[in-house]
Parts: sequence; C-alpha cells; structure tokens
Amino acid sequence: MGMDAVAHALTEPNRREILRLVRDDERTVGDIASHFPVTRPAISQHLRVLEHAELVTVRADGNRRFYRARPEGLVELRGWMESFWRDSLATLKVEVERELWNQRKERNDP
Amino acid sequence: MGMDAVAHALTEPNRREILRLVRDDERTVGDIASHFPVTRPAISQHLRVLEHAELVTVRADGNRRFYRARPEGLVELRGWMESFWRDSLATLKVEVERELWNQRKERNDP
DNA sequence: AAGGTATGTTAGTCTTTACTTACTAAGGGG
DNA sequence: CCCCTTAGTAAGTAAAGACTAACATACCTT
Repeated sequence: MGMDAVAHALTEPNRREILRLVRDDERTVGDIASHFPVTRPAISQHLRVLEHAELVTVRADGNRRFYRARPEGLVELRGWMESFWRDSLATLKVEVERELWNQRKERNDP
Repeated sequence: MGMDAVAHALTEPNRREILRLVRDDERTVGDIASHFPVTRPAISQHLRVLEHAELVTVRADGNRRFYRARPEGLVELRGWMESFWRDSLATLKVEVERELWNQRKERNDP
C-alpha cells in the first residue's frame, strides 16, 4: 500500500507488461509467464510485488490462481501526478473530453 | 525520454520529493540539497536522472543552475495509467469537473 | 591573479533487485 | 494411492543503483 510501493512496482518494464496483460482478463501465473522470456518463478515474484502494491487481485480456483489488474491501485499515484497540473486542470478537462470524443468516433457512436 | 525513464525516475522517493520542491519555483542545486539528509553530489546525480527523463529543466545563471519541474514530462506515464480507466473515462471527467468546481469555490470565483 | 562559491564528475563501497535452479506444497485425475 | 500439474519459496548470483569522499571546472569578487 502507498505510493512508494506503487511507483516501485511500476519501475520494472515486465511488471508494467504483466499489468497490461491482466487488465481486461484474469489469467493464471503460467499463462502470464508464457508471454515473457523469464522463468515462471520470476513472474511469481513480480506478482508478489504487484500484489503488495495492491495493483492486482488474486482468485484461487483449485490448483490455479487467477490474477487480475486492480486499476484503483493507481489512484494515489495519479493524484500525485495531477498535483503537477493543479493550475491547469482546465487543460486536462479539455483533453479528457477530446479523448471521449475520439472514442465515440471510433465506434461510430453519435 | 520515454516512459521507462520516467517511471524509473519516479521510483526513488528523494527524486519525487525533489520534483515537488521545484514544482512551483526554480531552485539551485544547493538549495535543493539543503532539504535532504544526503550529500550534494547525490542530489546532483538525482537531478541528472530527472533531467534525462525530461522531468526537469535547467537554467544556468552565472555560477548557479536553477532547476524547475517540467510537468509535461509526466504526460506519457499519465496516458499509460489512464488506459486502465479507458472504459470509465466519464468518471474521470466528472472528477475533474468537481475538482475545478472546488477550486472556484475556494477562491470565490463565480 | 587569487580565493571563494556553486556545481559536475569519478571511483569505490554497500545495498537492492531481478534472475535462475532446486525444492516444497497443494490440488486433480487415473 | 501415485503422479502430474500449478504455483509458491529458498538460496545463490550478477547487475544495477544510491551513496560518499575526493577531485575537476567554471564563474564571480576583490
């Protein structure tokens, strides 16, 4: 818990990639590991770090353990970052609105 | 440049504190170092890392060098983070608007 | 020019971290 | 009950990182 843990967890490129992998679907450790050139124990250790930073959750099912991203874990870091734009929040708002617009456009949603 | 450099730079607690220090005012190296329990060369090295990640800018004036935060350097990381909320961007928009509202209220700005 | 001030750089130490191999534990299926 | 699968843990290693002390450089003042 805490921003130190989160920032530390995001340092490692493989850990960021793991997060991306389990962003939309939950995945087993073996499944995750199959996407990387390192051994499964290494992935297990990365998952420990991500778990400790509360960036992932686990669901045990019999033999396997399913990991899934926990986006709320990024809230604190996001808050810290946004304090850098505190005086230009209007800009952020504009950007978000443009992003929303782009998405609507992508899926032809009027 | 690049998110790797940014994420790496933000790992170190002292570096995050340095960033906060030079967020609003530019400061000399000695000034910055005086806020930390480590030696000035250590700070110099941290500043090198922050500079390389393009999170600070420098302005030389005679003898001294003034450092200042460069918030745009966080854009890429922020973008990466926000991809985790891509499906709930409307929520972010609402939060930003509430934040803007709170600020207006604080300074009695109708 | 001389000496002080502000900063960057180098070399070396100590710690942390990412990784591997080997082992352990627990569940599921014959 | 045995064995295979899935995952976590331990020990050891090599590389990266943060730090200090010592030195180098550039500017500024007198």
